[in-house]
Amino acid sequence: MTPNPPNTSCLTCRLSDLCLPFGLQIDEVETLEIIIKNKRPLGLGESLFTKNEACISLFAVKSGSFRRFVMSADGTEQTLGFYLPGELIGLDALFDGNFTFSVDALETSSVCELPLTRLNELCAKIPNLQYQLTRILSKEITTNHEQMFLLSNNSAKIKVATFLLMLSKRYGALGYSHTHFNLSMPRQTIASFLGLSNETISRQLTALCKEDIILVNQRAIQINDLRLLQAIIEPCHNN
Amino acid sequence: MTPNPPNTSCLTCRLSDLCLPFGLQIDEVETLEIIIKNKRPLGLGESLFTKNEACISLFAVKSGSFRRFVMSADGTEQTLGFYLPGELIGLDALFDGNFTFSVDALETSSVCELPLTRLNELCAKIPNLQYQLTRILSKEITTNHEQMFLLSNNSAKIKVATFLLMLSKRYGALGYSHTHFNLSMPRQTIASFLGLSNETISRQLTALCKEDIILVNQRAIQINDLRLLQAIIEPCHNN
DNA sequence: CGTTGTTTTGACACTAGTCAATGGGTGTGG
DNA sequence: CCACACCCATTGACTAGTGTCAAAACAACG
Repeated sequence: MTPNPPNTSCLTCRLSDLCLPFGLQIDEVETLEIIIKNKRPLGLGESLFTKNEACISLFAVKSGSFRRFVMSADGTEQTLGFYLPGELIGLDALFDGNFTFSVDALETSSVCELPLTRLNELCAKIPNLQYQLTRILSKEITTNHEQMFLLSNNSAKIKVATFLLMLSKRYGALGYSHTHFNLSMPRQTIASFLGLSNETISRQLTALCKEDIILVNQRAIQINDLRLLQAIIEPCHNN
Repeated sequence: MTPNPPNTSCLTCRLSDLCLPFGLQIDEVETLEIIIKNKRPLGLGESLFTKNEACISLFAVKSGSFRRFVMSADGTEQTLGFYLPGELIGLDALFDGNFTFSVDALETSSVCELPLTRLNELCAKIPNLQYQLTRILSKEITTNHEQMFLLSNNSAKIKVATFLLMLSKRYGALGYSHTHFNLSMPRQTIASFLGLSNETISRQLTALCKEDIILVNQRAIQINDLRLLQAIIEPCHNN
């Protein structure tokens, strides 16, 4: 039941409403398309770029998924976020031209490459494009705040429930099922993202299974009762 | 030993290098200045705006300090960040025109008000201004990532030490002492920001005092040994 | 000088981390 | 096709670090 795969042309790409072309006129999209370079697909664990590297291009996820992370002093990797199709990677580098974290592929994945100098030229010419880029930057700030809110104050149960609901929502927005999906990352990566240990992730998932709220089989997640899952994170809602 | 107070004119304001005018020509700054409205100063606890309110203007902190927060379902306030002079408030609202959190003053404070429609007009005319706005947005994303990194994985001791060093650095950049400063917020607010209880903040501060690394007297902080403080957060450094 | 709010300190409970062992899948080579 | 190894996930036992609750000390203010 997957939607049509994304296309190499923005005009027919099913992700275009989530991505940079949103709000642009057809001729403007055509101009944007000219600067997009197609990279070969990346395999599991393959690096898109590493921290402190100079940013030549931004990337838009076309298919698959990516992980944003930094290395801690002790050599462990700290996951800071995930990128799903339609999302822009590398916005943090607009500040001084260097990436502030590393990104690698969680599965076989592909990206559209947007060379920065040409993107900047285009933004100067197409106000709608500049406007959309600003909107996407602003949205990322909001997403970050939500993540900070989650990390600050909540129990393992709420964190895990929120994580599942976040994926459900994002997959749903992409046209996939929001009750059946596969995690593209191991428990360890989820744990690192939520500030928990992988054992705790495991225990929380089995607890949710025993309550019949979800069904877990390895990486496969099935949400049986979306309402109950949302009820768990209720005390965490903010106004 | 405070520097000259910020001025109502950007051209003479000592914060202009941190703020929106950075990188602009003198005549461009003069054009920017025309749209800036001065608001009356806000007192302790006074609200600048609240979550979900429509964003009419962005704000630049001129003096004092502000707190970004949301209300949890149980009525407690969750602090998500602080704004010091020279920093821009409200960037999250560029996405859909509504603020995604509330901001109030931690002490008597003043802001420059930047009406959004006029700022957008100006950005279209002055590429350097648009560029600087993008840079500031991007920098905020990086700051958020650092905060997420801190919240995810670290002990109370590392969190508190990082918090003190963050303030030290930010005050230093403003031309104030980076070893002697006053906290403008109560323990409870620091606790909420770091995802800890106020008792834990208290205990960590007294522990640092007993090690002679800092000296605390209510809100007054004195850093005796910056090196030792940095050594505490060493394992938390990332590459 | 009393009232109020903030900070500190202590005692205790509990969540989640750590360490260790077990189980299950997947892939490779014989 | 099976045996083995490897990785990942699960489960259990124990522990450490924080949260919670309560009381006392302290500062600020009227």
